[in-house]
Amino acid sequence: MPAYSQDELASELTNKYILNDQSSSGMMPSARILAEKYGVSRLFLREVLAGLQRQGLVKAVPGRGVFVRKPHMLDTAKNVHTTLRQSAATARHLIEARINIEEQTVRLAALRATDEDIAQLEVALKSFDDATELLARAKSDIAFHSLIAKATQNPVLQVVFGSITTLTFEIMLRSLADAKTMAQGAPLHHSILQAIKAKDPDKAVAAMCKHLHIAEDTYESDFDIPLSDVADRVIKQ
Amino acid sequence: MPAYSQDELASELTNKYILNDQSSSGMMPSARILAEKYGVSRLFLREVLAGLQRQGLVKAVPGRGVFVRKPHMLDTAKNVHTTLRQSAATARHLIEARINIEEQTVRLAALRATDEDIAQLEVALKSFDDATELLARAKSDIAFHSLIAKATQNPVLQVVFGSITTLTFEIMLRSLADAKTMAQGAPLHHSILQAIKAKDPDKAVAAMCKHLHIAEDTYESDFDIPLSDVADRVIKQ
DNA sequence: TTTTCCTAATAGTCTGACCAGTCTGATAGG
DNA sequence: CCTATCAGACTGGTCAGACTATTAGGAAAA
Repeated sequence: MPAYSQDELASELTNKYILNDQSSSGMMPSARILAEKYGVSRLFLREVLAGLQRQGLVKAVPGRGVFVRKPHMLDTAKNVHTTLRQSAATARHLIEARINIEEQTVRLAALRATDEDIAQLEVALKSFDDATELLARAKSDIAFHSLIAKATQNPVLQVVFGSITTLTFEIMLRSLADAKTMAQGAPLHHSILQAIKAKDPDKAVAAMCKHLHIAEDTYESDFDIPLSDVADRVIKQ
Repeated sequence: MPAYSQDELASELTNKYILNDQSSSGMMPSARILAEKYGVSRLFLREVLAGLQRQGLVKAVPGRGVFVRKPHMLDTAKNVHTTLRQSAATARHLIEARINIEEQTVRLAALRATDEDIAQLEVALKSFDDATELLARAKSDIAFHSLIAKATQNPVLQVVFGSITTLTFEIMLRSLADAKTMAQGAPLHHSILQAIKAKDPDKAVAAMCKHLHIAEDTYESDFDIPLSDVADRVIKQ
């Protein structure tokens, strides 16, 4: 029965040794001493240190010790990206981010979508409506939103949307499995597509906004627990 | 003396259980059995599994077992990401995307930044001011913007910013190498930080907006040619 | 048939030990 | 006095066995 959870101890150590790294050497006390200090086993502390190592915050050298790694910045930025699945992103986080990004995206899409873009969107929407399986429906949903990003003719926005595809997929599993959310959300896809076809950016933004806000009303307690946990539960059912 | 290195065993397991995951359940043999099978200790195998877990390939559930995680749409997401360097993203594309994203980000940062966030921002800003080399300055600049994303306390926004880090880095090389852009842009970092410290979201957004729009005035012909080309040229000089 | 409870299996953790490097400082030889 | 060497005390990494908490599934009782 460890006195801390792994995460707790990790942030404890981060605060103490990594953030105020006044020591020029950057060396941390040995794992044995730290374990005793915090009243946990050496093995447990080792797991925590392994976690910090993965994040590149720290480097363990056999026979020498554990050293704080100067986070030369670009690395940290990249780490954020790669450790995404570890981060406990919740529906609240994702929706907060998506609201802004997808509103801009759909506005630009409404202004710039080509005939080909619109044709592809229609195919995706039809396959969404026709889908009977949960996974197939979620894939079509992802495809629909990805195509909107493509319709902006801005490759950067496609990349940005791509970076949250995995998380978006997980939130969709929950949304599409829930009858109430589904009933409210599905018609809005058609509204969005119509607005894009009509080249009406304001209407498109309004529909997208409504679409994204549905989860806020229907998720309740699921709103603040990690998305991956929610997705796993949905898949089980 | 383990018979394998951690990496060797990891790829061994990946090939055997994850790539040909014909088993519908997705369950892997228990850690004890696997350890015996490969002639390593349970602890060692545990470290390997922990590594696979970090990569999101596998999920260990206490009391149940280790399960292969379906990579969902991860593949498609990665495709978008990896084709990024091939895509001919220009400064215009990047700035169009950043304006919206970073405005939202800096607004939330101003509302939610902790004392620790602010301290880190100050460090990054100081290292930006002190930097004499172009690359060091660009890295500090990236760090500053990454930390703003971090200050939102929203992991998804960090991921989103991370996805355009590479491109942002390239555009910064051009900006920071240009004396005129540099002279206009550098002071705005201080304005942004001050607004965050003052918890003034509107002022923060205004400063960020100004900051991002500078390139529009100074890039001229470079505005519509692929960023990677521009970056290559700058580095050559 | 339904509910309850027990058993077996799992991942996670602890303890104490050992191994292979690495550093330090005392000592022996110049 | 200086230098080379070597023993000892560290370090992180690994091991083996035992224990805990949690879960699934089946047996027993209602």
